Parts: sequence; C-alpha cells; structure tokens
Amino acid sequence: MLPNEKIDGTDLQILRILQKDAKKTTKEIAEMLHLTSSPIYERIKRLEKQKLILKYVAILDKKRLNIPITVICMVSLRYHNEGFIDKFEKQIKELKEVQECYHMAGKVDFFLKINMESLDNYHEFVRTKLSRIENIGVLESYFVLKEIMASTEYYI
Amino acid sequence: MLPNEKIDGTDLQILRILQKDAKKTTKEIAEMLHLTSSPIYERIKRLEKQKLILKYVAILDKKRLNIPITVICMVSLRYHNEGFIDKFEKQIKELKEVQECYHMAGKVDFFLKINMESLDNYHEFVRTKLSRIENIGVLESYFVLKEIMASTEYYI
DNA sequence: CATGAAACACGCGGAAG
DNA sequence: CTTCCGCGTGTTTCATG
Repeated sequence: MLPNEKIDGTDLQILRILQKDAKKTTKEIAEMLHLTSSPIYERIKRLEKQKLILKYVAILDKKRLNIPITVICMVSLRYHNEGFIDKFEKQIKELKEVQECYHMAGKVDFFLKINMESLDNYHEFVRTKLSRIENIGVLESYFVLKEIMASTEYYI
Repeated sequence: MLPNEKIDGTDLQILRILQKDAKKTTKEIAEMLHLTSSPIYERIKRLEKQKLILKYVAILDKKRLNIPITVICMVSLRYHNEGFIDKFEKQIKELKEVQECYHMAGKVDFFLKINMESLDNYHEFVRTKLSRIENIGVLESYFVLKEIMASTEYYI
C-alpha cells in the first residue's frame, strides 16, 4: 500500500500547515520554514501527486446552515453474508443526510453520522428512509449534545 | 444564534462547490453559475465574514501517513457533576491522538474518534493516557474495519 | 458587473550542497 | 543527483468606480 515515498520533515511541516489552513500561500509557508517559495511549491505539487494531499475543502458552519442536530447511529444487520453487507453499504451511500459511515468490528456492524435540521426531520428520516433498508437488525440513535472537538486534522 | 442572514440560492451553490473543492477559482465558479467573477468574489468574502465558511483545509490520506487504525471509543463517566464533565473535556482536548469528541445524550457520555499507527500504539495510548483520566466509568473501543463514507460535506 | 494594479502561482535554467 | 534559488510569464485576487 505505501512504499514510504520519502516524506521528510519539511514535507510534514507543510502538511501540518495545510491541514490547518489551506489558504496559506507558498510565500507564507516559505517564510515559516525559512525557505523560498519554489521548493515549497514543488513539494506541495509532489504531495498532491503522491495523493498524500487528497483534496482541499471549505469547512462550513452547520448551525448557521440550519442543520444543528447531529446523530450517531449504530446499526447491526440481521444477516452478514457478503451480499447483504455490500447491499447495505450501497443503500447507505444514497442517503445524502449520512455524512460518515464506518463498517465496524464487533457486535455493532455500522456507525453512521447523520446531520439534521430538527428532531422531527430525524424522525421522518428514520421512518421513511433508514428503517426501510432491509436487513437492519438493531438501530440505536445517540444524539450529540455538544461538539467538544471536531477536527479534520491528523496528529502528524 | 442565526438571524438567517439572507443566504440565497446562489450562495448555497457556491457553498456546495467550495465544500467539495476549495481550490476552485472565482472564475471557474462564475462559469458554472453563469455569472462573472466579481459577484462570486464578493459573495465568498461575505460568506467568510458571516462565518458560514469557517476555514479552508487540506484533507490528507491517513493510510499514506501511516495512521491506518481508526477507533471509535465510547466513554461513560462515573460522576456527572458540572465540574467533572468540564474537567474531562479539558483533559481530552490535550490528547493529540483524539480527532473528534462529542458529548452525547443517553447512557454513553462521550464518543471519541482516535487515529493510530497500530493496535500496539492504541494499547499503549489507552494504558498510559486515556485510562489515566480520572472519573472514567466505562470505556468501550470499536475498531473501524472500513470507511464506507467519510465526508466533510453537509447536504445543503 | 467591469477595470486595473498588486500579489500570487507556476515553470525553468542555474547554483549549491 | 537531489534540493533550493531567482527570475519571467500568465492567472488570480482584490479595491475602486
């Protein structure tokens, strides 16, 4: 998977900066690392090509967008054949309200993170979309009271 | 919290584009929306000022960075006074390996998302850092087998 | 929404370790 | 031979009208 593509300390520092603020210019980064723009530019292009940097995105404010409710939903399937699992994944991917979905080890099969405008909407979502997916055994909803930390950064 | 600051359809389209790809230029967005660069530029600046756009970040590849293990950790506290909860939050924020932390409603108090290089490291992390936080009652770890969806986008 | 000036991104030839 | 520097050109950003 990873033939350790020669990531040195400078690369790591660039990655640390960009995962905090992707709008930093090569010039600014260069000053922080006591280099000129050129090597920074070349390194960033290389990191993009190597797919260490996957993409650049804007992070929006959920609450100001009127989707203040976050639900963590734990799903266990009734049957666990390969076909059933693939089918479940496919159906989940079609639900736009689901932001994240992880296949887990253990007695719970899937964790979902779902964003909603209101509890009413969540009720409607579960009733008309989620619970209509066949093969769901157990479905447990946990509501987020407060986001203590919600970062996209990795500790590198 | 939100005096619905006059977000129209064009604003929403801009936000949809930027949360997929923050590197799109105002010119490119303008072409997509059949406008010129100037109004797009002004709208983006306004959305940033209104804090609908919180920040721009680079999304990195966890596996290529040698942190392939993701753990969802469910924590229940022993005591639930205000002071205990605040103290727990403060101590969690100091653990760099914890990427996300949510205070939950229900019998589980906190969900943590933790990234690790290996299971050995996770073992060490729990032994020397997590379990040393006082007041933890129950600590359950769930390991991610596969990321089905892992987006930073909201459905807007 | 158009315009122009300033800043930035990007590519290259060359220097330096 | 790899990494960095500095300059040149083309885009983009950003303030003004």
